Amino acid sequence: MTPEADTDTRERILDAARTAFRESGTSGARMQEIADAAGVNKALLHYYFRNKETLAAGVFTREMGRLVRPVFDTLGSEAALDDKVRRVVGLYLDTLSEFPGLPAYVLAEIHFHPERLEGLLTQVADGDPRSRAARVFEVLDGQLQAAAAEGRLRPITAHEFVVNLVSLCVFPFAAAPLIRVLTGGQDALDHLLEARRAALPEFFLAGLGMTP
Amino acid sequence: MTPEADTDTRERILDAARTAFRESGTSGARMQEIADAAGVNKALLHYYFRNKETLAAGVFTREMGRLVRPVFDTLGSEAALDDKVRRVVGLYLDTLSEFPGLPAYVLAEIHFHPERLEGLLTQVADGDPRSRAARVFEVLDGQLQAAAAEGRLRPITAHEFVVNLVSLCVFPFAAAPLIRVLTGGQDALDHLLEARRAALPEFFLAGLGMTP
DNA sequence: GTCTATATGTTGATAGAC
DNA sequence: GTCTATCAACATATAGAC
Repeated sequence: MTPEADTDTRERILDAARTAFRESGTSGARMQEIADAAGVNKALLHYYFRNKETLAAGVFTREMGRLVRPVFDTLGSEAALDDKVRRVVGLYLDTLSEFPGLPAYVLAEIHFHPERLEGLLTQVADGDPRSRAARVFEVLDGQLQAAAAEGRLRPITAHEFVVNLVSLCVFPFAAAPLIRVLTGGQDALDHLLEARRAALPEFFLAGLGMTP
Repeated sequence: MTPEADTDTRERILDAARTAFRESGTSGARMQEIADAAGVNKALLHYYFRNKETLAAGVFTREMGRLVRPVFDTLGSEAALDDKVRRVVGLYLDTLSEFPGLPAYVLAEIHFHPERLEGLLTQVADGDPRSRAARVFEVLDGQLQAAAAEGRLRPITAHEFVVNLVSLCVFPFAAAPLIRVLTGGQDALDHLLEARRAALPEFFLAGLGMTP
């Protein structure tokens, strides 16, 4: 047995749980199917994670981080606004093409279990009492106000900016089954999603009234 | 007992089920709590609806219709494009302010139970073999192509148009718990959502490159 | 149509051997 | 750390009286 046998098993369980929760939701997924998919016994799930609730919280935290951390990194950087937009759109399309079910799972989780969001902001870094999110919004607000003052775009708050951008990127994946039906099949859906990589930054920047 | 006692009970059950499914999801909700909320016995649920699955499908169909029918009516009408945008934004903000949990519930349902979408397009009307949705998209495509030909906006397909518009309207409600945390409370969320009534049409039409 | 009572099957969770 | 065996609690669904 390798020294990482335990940590390896733990990861296998988390991976299996992630798949199960994404496909069936927290209350829809069964501990038995998670154990089967992880190739371990059901009792081991309770050994590593006290109960289903703890397991669900662990999975959610990991998936939520996967979804927001790269975007926050980009939005909080010192890149130009139009670069940020293009990068975020690309990031989302890459991540969500790989895990199409991620948005629907996360949205369901924050709706049916909003308590999972507690502590999301409490990770203070570098002795800065403001949350990571608050600092990102500050950086963005600065850029947006400067650009607006120069007349390069219409005034918009950082909150609106982010909500609009994320809406346009994420919603089509969350509503994929519906779009598939309305557009006439998986091929049409795939084409529509991929076409957004180029069209969306253009649409979004124009919406801001941004002059090139 | 009134002549509509049965139909009344049926409606009460559907209403109670809708609330329960919206709050807890299809698999999270319990038949017992639905029966309690409807003020009837659990066995009656199985008398009116064969099983939980049938009840869930009934609720979903009703809620889905509430969400898409008014929008399709507007988008398929002969109104001008910018009028359609403003009306759809207003419709969504009105409906979703009244039922904030509707988007998260519907998105969860179409993700975890995509089979519920089967038959969504089969309601053919007026002997027209095309679905309602297909006709709406045709009308829209005609308007968009005409406007593009006149140089009043950048070329865009009806599918993209609708996906972008619905994304911007619906996603903020679906992600409301997250936005509440990020912006700092219910008040900030409410303010952000209501501010979209005016800002969103402006943003969207500018995104289209629409000249006023 | 509406109820009480009960059957039937799952599910999350634990005890205890190895 | 990992397994087998088992429990206690529930949830859905049905039977049958009124």
